[in-house]
Formats: sequence, structure tokens, C-alpha cells
Amino acid sequence: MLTIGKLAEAAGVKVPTIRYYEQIGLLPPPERSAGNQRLYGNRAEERLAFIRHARDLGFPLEAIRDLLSLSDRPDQSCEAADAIARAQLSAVRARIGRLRALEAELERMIGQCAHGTIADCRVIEVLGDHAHCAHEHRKEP
Amino acid sequence: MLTIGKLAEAAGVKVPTIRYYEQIGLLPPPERSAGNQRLYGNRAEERLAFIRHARDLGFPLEAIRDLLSLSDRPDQSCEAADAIARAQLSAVRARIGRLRALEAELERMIGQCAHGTIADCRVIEVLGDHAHCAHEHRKEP
DNA sequence: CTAATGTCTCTAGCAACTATAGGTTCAAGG
DNA sequence: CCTTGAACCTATAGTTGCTAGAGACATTAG
Repeated sequence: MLTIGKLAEAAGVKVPTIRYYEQIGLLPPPERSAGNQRLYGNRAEERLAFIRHARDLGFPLEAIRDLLSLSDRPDQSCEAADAIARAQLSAVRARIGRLRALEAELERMIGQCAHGTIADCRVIEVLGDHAHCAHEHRKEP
Repeated sequence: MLTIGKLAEAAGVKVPTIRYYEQIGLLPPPERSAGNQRLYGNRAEERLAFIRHARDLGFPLEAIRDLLSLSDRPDQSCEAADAIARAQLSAVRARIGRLRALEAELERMIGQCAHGTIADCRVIEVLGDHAHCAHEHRKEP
């Protein structure tokens, strides 16, 4: 049985994160010691590793919640899990696309700067007027 | 003179966003009508367009605050503005790099899925054990 | 046995807004 | 002139995914 600190260390997350996951129902309430401290077994350790890894891959907690409940029913089709992963992949690709547009615009802006005064600074000027931009670019949502 | 709604429409932001920018000091408190409603002139419109555009390019509000105060002193060197833009560019590039690692891992995971049951789903399995991964990948900070 | 460390709960804070509630003002139609 | 509906006002709370702090109790090493 692991205390919360050992579990946090083992999984590579911070202690309050574990309590937070419990609070939002991603981790079940664990046993407690005589002095009311949380004690975790292997199941919790695996579950937390799963969450951590999915977070590292950028899955939002809501998606992870769904993936976890899927992994609790091993004999069902994995189509739903697939769909979640594909949604995440396309979200990642969309963000890459937007960021590459930003990258291009920033490069252009910086490249045009003649390093003079603010009055003729391209950076400031381009920011002030979107018409100076080569491409459309929209904020990351 | 524009009401807040017209200004929001002109700049492509939501009304509460303008009030929020005023609250955090990015926009100066505007004039008010006899009935206490905000009235904006051209200066505010330009300033808001600047903010909006910089946000679209991913600059955090803190950086925008600095850029705005730079643009208020036109005869200074634009080196500081340049530095902010370059910092933003490298932040964008770093995020692209991390996202591409995620993309690769997600592709691999999804590609290996045989579309059977959860019990032998690669998606679930890979998420459960980072050792299945080809590359390091770390969460977006 | 004591001191240090770990853990408990609870609350507040971060970015950058967005949404809601309950009330006031404005512009247009009858 | 009056009414109606949209737009405005303030203030507060919610979003996501945690992180940090306060003040009190538990455990463990020496």
C-alpha cells in the first residue's frame, strides 16, 4: 500500500493532482489509514499511470474519463476508444496547422524589421493592422 | 463615437472581452454617455484591433501589455519589440515540436489498432503503459 | 520523545475569457 | 408620448487543469 506521496512519485504527478483527480471522480476514493491518510494499491497506481499518459498525449480529462470507463468493459468493441483517439489526433493536427500559420506570420514580421525605432517598426505596425498579413490566422481556441 | 457593442463588432471580439480588457488595464476607461454607457473613439478602436491581432498571433496578454507600452513611445529603439516577437516565435516553434511528437505517437497507436474488443485494443493498452511508446513525449505546459 | 517530514481539509489563484442575474438606458414604432 | 425590445450596466461565478497556501493532525527516524 502506497501513501499519496509515494504514489505521486511513482506516477510522476504532484500530490495535489491526485487529490484533484479524486475530487472530480477520475480516481475512486481510496482506503484510509487509521489516521485518515490515503492508501493506494496497484489498481490505483495503474489507473493513475493511464491518466498521466493520456494527459501527456494531450487528451482532455473528459476524454480520459470516457477512455477509463471503456477500459473497464474489456469485451466491448474498441470502436469508441478508437474514435476518441482519432478525435484527439485531428485536434492535434488542427493545432499544428494553426501554429504553423502563426509561425510563418511571425517569421515574416520579424524578418522585415529593420531594427530602427518603434516609429517604423514592422512588428508594431503589422500587429496594428491585419491587412499587412500574408495569410489568414486565427487564434487557438 | 461607438458603443461597446459596435466596437466589439468592428473589432471582432465579444462585448464582455472589452470590459475585461478595461478591467485589467489593457484598455483605458472610456468616456461615458449621460446614461453611463461606454463610448469609444478611434484610438480605442485601433488599440483594440492591435490587441486582437496580437492575441490571434498567440501573444499572451502580458506580452501585449508590453508591446502596447512600447508603441506609445515611437522614438525608442524597437529592439524590445523585436525580442518579444522572437520569444513568441520560439514559443510557437516549441509547441509545434511537442505537438508533432504527439501526432506521431497518436498515429502509431491508432494504426496498430485491429478494431477488435477493448481487451486487445492497442489504444487502451498503449495508454496504460508508456513503455509501448516509440518516443518521449511530454505534456504541453 | 521529539523533531522533521508528510498528510489532512479548505480556500484561493493562474490565463483569458464566458456566462449568468438582475437592473438601467436607448432607439424605434404606434 | 409611451411602450417595447434590444443593448447596456455591475457584480459574481464558471470554465480547464491544475498549483499554492494556511493551519492542523499523522507518521517516522534518530
